[in-house]
Amino acid sequence: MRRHSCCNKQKVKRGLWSPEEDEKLINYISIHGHGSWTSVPKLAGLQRCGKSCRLRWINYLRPGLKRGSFSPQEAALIIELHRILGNRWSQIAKHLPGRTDNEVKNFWHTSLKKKLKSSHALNLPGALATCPDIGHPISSEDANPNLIINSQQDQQHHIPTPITMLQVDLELQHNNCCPTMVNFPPLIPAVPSDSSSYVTWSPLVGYDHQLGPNQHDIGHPISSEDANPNLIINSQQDQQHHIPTPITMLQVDLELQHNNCCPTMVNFPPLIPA
DNA sequence: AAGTAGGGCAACCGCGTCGCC
DNA sequence: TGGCGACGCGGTTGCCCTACT
Repeated sequence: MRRHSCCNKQKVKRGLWSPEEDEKLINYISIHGHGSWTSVPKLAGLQRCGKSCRLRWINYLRPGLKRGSFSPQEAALIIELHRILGNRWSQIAKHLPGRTDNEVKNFWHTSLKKKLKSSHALNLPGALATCPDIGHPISSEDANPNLIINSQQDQQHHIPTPITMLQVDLELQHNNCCPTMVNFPPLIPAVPSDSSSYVTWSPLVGYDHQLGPNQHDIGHPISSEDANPNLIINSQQDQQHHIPTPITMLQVDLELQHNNCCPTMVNFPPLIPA
């Protein structure tokens, strides 16, 4: 098999990184920054190629990485973002502070995909089963005109536009006592006139997602730094269409278990009437 | 206790894109 | 404008651990 160009030039070590190598890389980057990755291994005294150093740093050594298993709200967010973005793991990972694209990708392939498939097989209402097109973004027929794609590349990839509002405030997770709000639309094709008959979509099986009729739109818009530039959400359209305020909502109250903190909300506004 | 299968995850590979010359 | 190198990304591989037989 052909070796990558940057690895041809010198005899490079491959495979798992030793603690000594990690330490060398950390020490070098913490002092000098990575600069050009191709020069990092030489300057840091490592028998690795630049790509390997970059990967190790980004996926494992970089400060601020969140280790450990994914929380239910993170899983819910990944599922929904995957519906929107498809296998664009780097884009998905940007909405998950402390997570890398590799981590998200592995989690999807090892855990979420499996759960989604099993739920789909069981045809569980209001559960993971309602996520169609596992492994693929939803089709353009399901597109929601409220979501504007401003990248030509995205248009070429037929990025679906299913949502009226995606509000993620994950920055608040860094504070000890603030809710994490994730507003997703219900993944149903039509909205009945009777708001009481809304189908609740929940990516997580077994959580209480029945909330009061006035609990809606309580999330916070994502910051410009964290926002996916490809997603422009037109939340005004809800008002223009006089969408009834009762919102299907998934309330995940797991933060309380961990730190006696505020509940985490995953909030699904209704679809825009066709 | 030994062998095997499966899952999880770190790391590698190849390709596309971008910037520089 | 074309070539080249660097970087970033997604797909894939392979190792290690654990559960099962």
